[in-house]
Amino acid sequence: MQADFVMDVPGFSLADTLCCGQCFRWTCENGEYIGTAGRWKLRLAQQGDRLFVRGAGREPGEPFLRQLFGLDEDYAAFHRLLRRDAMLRRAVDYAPGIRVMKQPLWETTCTFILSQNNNIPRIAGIVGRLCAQFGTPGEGGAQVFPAPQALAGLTPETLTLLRAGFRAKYVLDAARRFAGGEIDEQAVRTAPLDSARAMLMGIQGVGPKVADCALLFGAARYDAFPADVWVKRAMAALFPAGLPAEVVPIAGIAQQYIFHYARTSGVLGSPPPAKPPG
DNA sequence: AGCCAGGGTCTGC
DNA sequence: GCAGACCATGGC
Repeated sequence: MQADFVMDVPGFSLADTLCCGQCFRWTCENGEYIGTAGRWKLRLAQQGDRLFVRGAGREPGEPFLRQLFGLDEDYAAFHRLLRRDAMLRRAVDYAPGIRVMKQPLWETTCTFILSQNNNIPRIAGIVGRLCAQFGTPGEGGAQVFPAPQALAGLTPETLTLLRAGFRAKYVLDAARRFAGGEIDEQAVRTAPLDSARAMLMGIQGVGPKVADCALLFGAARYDAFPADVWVKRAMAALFPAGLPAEVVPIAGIAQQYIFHYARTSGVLGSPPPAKPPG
């Protein structure tokens, strides 16, 4: 397989990680995942424990992707802890190759603002139009996610073409607060969870769920536990007593396995499994 | 046509 | 503090 470089990624599943609802800029075309991250337009394909990368050089690219996909985190230890519970074991074993991604805080906050009362395919469409319209050119034809400064001065009418509906004004408020330095990223990463959550909830349109998504996927706060409709259903049906106490510090990791299991396995007797893009 | 989607805000009790 | 209406948009 043609590639700029190849990475060894034991235990990792590219497909499950990209298709479990934590990111919105990747599509699948005949086994190859195409998307934009950082300043690169990347084409990724996995065969066994090998990840084939096109679109970036090894030197900046490999450490970037190891970081993005959390490949240096000790998932063997996470799995050992989670699998002590019988139901969590099912969720983990259903898609053990999922990794919680480490995406930029601003981008994650912005995309999850757009996620509210919305569905994943349409979120991806809005994010795509946002980047096409206001992003900056990167490498290989990439449309880099727009900086908050690029949006901070705009009006909601300017965003009409995104078809984001009532969420447009929320994106602009977020942009202004990020651009103005009102969000202290270091504090968001290190403050006690409730405090960090409150910082993000200062943004209009950011409630507990969106804040927890930003914390988990955009600040590596594994203690954050975003509960959307699927996770709420799964908790009620599968974890009536809540999560085991020892899991609480990595409740966010557990949450991602639960979300994917609940949404795509059919355990909740729910509608047809969502299939990967493409 | 009506319901739902990785929710939040605002109002009224 | 909590329930209910409402918010834009699009797919089923």
